[in-house]
Amino acid sequence: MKSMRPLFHPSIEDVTVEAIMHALSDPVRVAIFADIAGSICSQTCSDFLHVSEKAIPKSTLSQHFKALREAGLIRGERHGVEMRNTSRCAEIDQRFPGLIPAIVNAHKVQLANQSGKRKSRRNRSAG
Amino acid sequence: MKSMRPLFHPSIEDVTVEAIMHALSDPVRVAIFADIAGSICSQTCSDFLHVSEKAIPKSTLSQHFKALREAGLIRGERHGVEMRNTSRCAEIDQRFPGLIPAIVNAHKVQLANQSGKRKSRRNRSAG
DNA sequence: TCAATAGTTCAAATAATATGAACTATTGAA
DNA sequence: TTCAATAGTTCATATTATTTGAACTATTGA
Repeated sequence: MKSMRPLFHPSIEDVTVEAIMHALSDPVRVAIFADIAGSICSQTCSDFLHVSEKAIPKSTLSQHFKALREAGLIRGERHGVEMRNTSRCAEIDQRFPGLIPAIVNAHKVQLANQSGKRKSRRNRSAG
Repeated sequence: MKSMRPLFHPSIEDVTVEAIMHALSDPVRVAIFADIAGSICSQTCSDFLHVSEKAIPKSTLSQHFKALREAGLIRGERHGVEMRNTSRCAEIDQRFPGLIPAIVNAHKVQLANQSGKRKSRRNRSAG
């Protein structure tokens, strides 16, 4: 019987801008991170099985969480059978001031614009 | 004889956060972009052949510039035999306020910390 | 016309990502 | 205890993206 490796979390001084950028260059991962970062309480991995249009396989979801963890963006703690994920925003903001808020905000702007575009397309085709 | 496609530049409303994140998740590309964004005059592609430790093949460099262009981060204009690259910071900042400055600043912080680490390592091993 | 220079494109090698299937680990109930 | 259920990980492989040398286009100046 082979045991499982413990979860890896980089210490804050090993966190790089490139790793953060890469982790947040995937639409599923930004969505997950924005949600975790914007929430007061922790979220489990499987809370996000349906964050995208189509259901995400849980092996894929596991890799996404690994990417976010190893980029230093979130912290994951096993509690019983589930994993509790929280953001490391405070730490990161100390090292890279303003970076995370700017990205999360840009993401919000984009979502708002997208829904705006959808609405006006609907209106044009209806008019 | 086959002619070359003209350069593609997305219009600003088609620029996405994900594409920006992805383009700036590569160390060579952030270095190039930070340089172009921080400079008053345009830069050619081959100005960056030695931006990394080892020389970058020009085909690779060409792909990096394509990635930056197609993410909407820079504008490239052919002038005679060379290409003049300028940043699209102003446009992007209007669409995603604060995003680019935060990333460029984080990059600077990281470079400063890295050289600090190198110095203290040198001091420790010398002491 | 031709060599030199700047950059692009193509094709093939290499690396990264996604995912089904099999696994570990924990819980709670019988 | 034993067992089924649940949450997540790992592995192997299929798919996709990136890198790069070689061949190309395009422009200039001699």
